[in-house]
Amino acid sequence: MRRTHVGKAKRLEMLMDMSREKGLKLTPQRMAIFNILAAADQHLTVDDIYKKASVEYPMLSPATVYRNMEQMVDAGLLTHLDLGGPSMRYDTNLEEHHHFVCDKCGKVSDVYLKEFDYEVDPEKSSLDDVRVDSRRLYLHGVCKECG
Amino acid sequence: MRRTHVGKAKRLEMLMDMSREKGLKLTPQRMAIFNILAAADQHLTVDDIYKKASVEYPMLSPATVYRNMEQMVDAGLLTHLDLGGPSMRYDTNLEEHHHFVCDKCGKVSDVYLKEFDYEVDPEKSSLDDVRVDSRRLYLHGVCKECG
DNA sequence: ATTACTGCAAATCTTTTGCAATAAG
DNA sequence: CTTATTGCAAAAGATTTGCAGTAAT
Repeated sequence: MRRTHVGKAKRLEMLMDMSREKGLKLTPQRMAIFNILAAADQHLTVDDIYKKASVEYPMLSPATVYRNMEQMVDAGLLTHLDLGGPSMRYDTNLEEHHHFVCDKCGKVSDVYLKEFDYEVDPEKSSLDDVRVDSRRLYLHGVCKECG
Repeated sequence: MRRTHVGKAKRLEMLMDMSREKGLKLTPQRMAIFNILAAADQHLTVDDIYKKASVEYPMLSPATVYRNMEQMVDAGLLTHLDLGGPSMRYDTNLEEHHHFVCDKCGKVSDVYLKEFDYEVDPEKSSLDDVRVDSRRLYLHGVCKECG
């Protein structure tokens, strides 16, 4: 079950390329994080990444991971994915997509839509003069395993 | 600009009725919170509520507000509304609705839909055998004031 | 009388920040 | 050489918890 339709090597390459473009230096710490992100098939927290990276890189500081993740968000390499839990998760999938969240186990899967239409009820909503830049759909429910 | 189409007095009554049904006792602290929630036209944080309630009720403890909010979520009087900020917000609007979030100022408005259709792409999504219970749409953009 | 609820203070958890030392380009 | 980056340790902010006393039903 892949989260994206781009291979691991390709994802690593994309992260490195985008870093160079943005002037982010390729430190060993950053590379360790990139490798974990490229290989991950879920939406990781800072602590997930820190724990994984610490195995190979024991002197790594959590602050470094926090700083790196925010830099990457600023640089457009990944996006925040706030799922309501105590810790922020990050999403490396830059394709347009949405999410399914299992309310029992918390697992999240990516959802791609063929079709997506909605019409706002202007009587009940006050959306005059707002500019909508993006639409994020969250499907909540129960997954196969928890079913 | 109202957030819901039910009056303040009615909302207070609903909160009190639901509390009785669920066996939640009507303490002065809880009533103070109910009054604030019923009058609010935005999605408040615990700290918002604590500050407002403290004016009339200076001995109130933040822990009491935290505990009350979670009890109310468990009892179905309100829902979590996690908008990515550092603190949890709460939504007292029990009608089916969605949200617009201004990415500049963070303001949130309720969105009601007339029509809502989507079709999942089964080739790219792995949603086999999941049960979808609810759908939450978040429109992100820039509001009138920030625009 | 029972049981839920409260305030307080301490603890926990996530994230941020200041700073001096280090390393990438 | 220049500037970003790092580790560390301290700080900040949100939330939870233990407990003994109190109050709603």
